[in-house]
Amino acid sequence: MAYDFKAIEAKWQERWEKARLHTPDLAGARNPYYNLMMFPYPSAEGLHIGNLYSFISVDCHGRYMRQKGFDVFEPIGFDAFGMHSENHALKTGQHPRVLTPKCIANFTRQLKSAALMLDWTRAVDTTDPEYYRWTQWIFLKLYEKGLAYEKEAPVTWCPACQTVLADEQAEGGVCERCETPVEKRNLRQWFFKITAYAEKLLSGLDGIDWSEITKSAQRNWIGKSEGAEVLFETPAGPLTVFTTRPDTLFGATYMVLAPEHPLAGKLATPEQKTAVAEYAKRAAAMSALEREKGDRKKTGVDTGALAVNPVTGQKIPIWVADYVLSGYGTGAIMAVPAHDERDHEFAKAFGLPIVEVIQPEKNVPGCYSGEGTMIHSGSYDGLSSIEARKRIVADLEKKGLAKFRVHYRLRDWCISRQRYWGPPIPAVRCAKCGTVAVPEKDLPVRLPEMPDIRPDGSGKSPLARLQAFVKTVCPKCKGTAERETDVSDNFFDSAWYFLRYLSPADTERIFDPALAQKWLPVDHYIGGNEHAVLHLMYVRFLTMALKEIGVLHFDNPFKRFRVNGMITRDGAKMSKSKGNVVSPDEYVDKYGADVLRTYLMFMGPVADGGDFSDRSIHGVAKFLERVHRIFTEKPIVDRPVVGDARTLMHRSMKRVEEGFERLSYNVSIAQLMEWANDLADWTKITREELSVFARLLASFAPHLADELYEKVGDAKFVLQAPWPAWDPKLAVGDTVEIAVQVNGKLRGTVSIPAEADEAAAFSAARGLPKVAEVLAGAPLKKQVYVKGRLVNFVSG
RNA sequence: GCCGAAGUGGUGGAAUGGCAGACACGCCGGUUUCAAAAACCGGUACCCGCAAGGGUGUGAGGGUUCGACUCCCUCCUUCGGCACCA
Repeated sequence: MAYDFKAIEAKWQERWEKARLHTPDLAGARNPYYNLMMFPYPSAEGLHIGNLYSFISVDCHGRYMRQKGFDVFEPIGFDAFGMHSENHALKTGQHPRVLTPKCIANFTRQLKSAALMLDWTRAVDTTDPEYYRWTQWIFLKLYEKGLAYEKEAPVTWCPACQTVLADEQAEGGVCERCETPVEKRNLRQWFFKITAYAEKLLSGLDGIDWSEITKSAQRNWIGKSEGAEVLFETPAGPLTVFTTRPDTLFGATYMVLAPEHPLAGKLATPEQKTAVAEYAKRAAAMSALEREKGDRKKTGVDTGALAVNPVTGQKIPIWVADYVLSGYGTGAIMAVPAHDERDHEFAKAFGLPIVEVIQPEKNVPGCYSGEGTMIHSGSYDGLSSIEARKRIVADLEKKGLAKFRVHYRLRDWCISRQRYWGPPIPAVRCAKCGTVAVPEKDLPVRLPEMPDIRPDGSGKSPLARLQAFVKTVCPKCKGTAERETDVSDNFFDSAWYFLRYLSPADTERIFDPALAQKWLPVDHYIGGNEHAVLHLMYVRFLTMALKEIGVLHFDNPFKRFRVNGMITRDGAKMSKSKGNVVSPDEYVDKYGADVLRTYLMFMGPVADGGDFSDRSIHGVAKFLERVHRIFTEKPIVDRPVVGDARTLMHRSMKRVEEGFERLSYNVSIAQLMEWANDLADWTKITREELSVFARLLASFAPHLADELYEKVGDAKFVLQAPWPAWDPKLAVGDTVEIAVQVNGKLRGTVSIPAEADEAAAFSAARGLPKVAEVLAGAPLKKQVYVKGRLVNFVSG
């Protein structure tokens, strides 16, 4: 009988759906397990194979846990707001309100064809007012708590997209969407105070079971540095700098202010005023890309003013230079050219004095920035730099001139977007009352219909053109007021979606607290590491904030997070321009979902991803055909499995399970192949082998597994059958072949009973002619026996 | 530069202190075919050798151990994150 995957897959998908097999009873579940996959953005291009790879990794884990007896909840939804949709709409002229439902329908079809164990009854869509009502609600909660605030700030602006971007969306100084170099603009923006949680976000990483690569990216992004703030007297008053090396204070021979520093203009002497102003103007005109390029020649200008070094009492010049950034620390530094590369380069360029205050252990050429012994530092001479660091700050602290201080690289999260396709930020501006939040009862603030959503370069959202939307009444004084016209960042929508899955239809609450208590935090989450510092940081922040607000009962949203690798084609990242995009539809059609799933999981460990190859998928197709043939063409007999067949069966159960535990499904599948290769040689198959094989295969090839399991005859779906339990004793045969080494070198193998004792093993090993021969020359010093593994004779 | 991950056949990878290369792709040979494709069977780390056999081998070099792909140290390379961040 041929392997008719189309008929088999259609048959089982229909039966599963009829049985509502993938819709757990959230309230009644006894053994809840929340198995989450990343929130897909439903693009017009359809489901990307990389997305599918990630989802199948999640699904295989979910099916495994289901067989292990858990009530697995595996939800899905659509992250359909955002610039990506909007840009696509602007390019093709299709309104996102029209396009989005079509894209969602197509995604739904594709996801269903891949047989993911999804609970479709709880799907969410971020563009649904009943979803973004709660996005806006969270905004209100944060606002009440002081965690959402407005400020006029220099923000990253993409001139092509005509909107501001988060820092994370403009890495390297270019817009992540269109790669246009970004600019700085001063705009009134809404921010979430993620920096209030900087330390908690950092320390929280230590105890959580997340992929190391993700935690490392987050640590770097938070960028903690410990040091001190030190006060320098200047003609314009005290000037605070931040330094991580207060031990080098005696070597501070000048100071530098960022061009944007408020004191820069004030400090400049009459002769230098023009030069300083011009320098600041030039710095402001520079794009972020130019400014942040690290290998530029140092430039700067002297303010003419002098500051007093608090430890030496010496007067030192104050310069303005763009190598000091206004956004970090205090925007001003003390320069120690002897022990800081950048200060060194600057001092050389402008002829400023260099004083060494740290003696390295071994003399090194150039500028030394390591630890060492204090010199030229008054009473601190002779101390280690590490010790001196503490004492200098402590001593200055008594005089009120310094204090220990920690700074973070992390910036507050700018959520304002001057675009159309997002949830309106629920706030109004009243001439009398200022900014007023929309009351909870008036949510959602609906995104109005608007045929022309093009940005107009005014720096305002297209919504600002819609007077019917803008004009409103102040919730406080009932006077006329104007609505906020910015919409919120797409990352905000996706920072809480996993909460809504619990209660997607609840119109009264964001979710049912009883269900949250039962199902949260999420047990298992898999996704690409491109979200390490965006999505995953925002979710952690929001979870912590919602806990403080009293909405959630935990700090860490995801108990276990694992990254999945990337799927490439011919070694290259897939892209439309390269024409190497793999369409899941094509392969589901040609081979079926079971083959595509099994192939993707066979490529390697989930963390590594892999390179998609038509040849290799064909090999996997042959494997499933073979499995189908073995179990449908050979007679199934009721008799116990014994001997080597039993050993292989138990070893297979063991190794398949080990693969599941490590997300190395490739090992599980390889073991099934090995087992199948052996079964193919037998004339009959036992019912037990059929039952075990089907259950082990179920995650990868769920349709075929059910087709085979049906023959077992216990009237269950394979997912409802328990995970096969293996016996460690039976996973080893009665006799084992062990290695025989002499001085660590393999000299042969010998078969002995698995339970053989040392003496028996040694005598069997010595019986090998080759071993006896090699051993003859020298006296035996030692002999090692590792049960079931090897014997090693150590001689002469 | 700092932080993190990883280096194993022609390729993807397996083995995390005990027989390196499981399993698969590819390649070679065979069966089948008018032929090709497909399918099936066998072989396939490298070097020497007709063979039996011997030797070498997990990025490089040291170390620990009876025994190291695995643990430790130094270095190299690749990938990811951060980066004029004081």
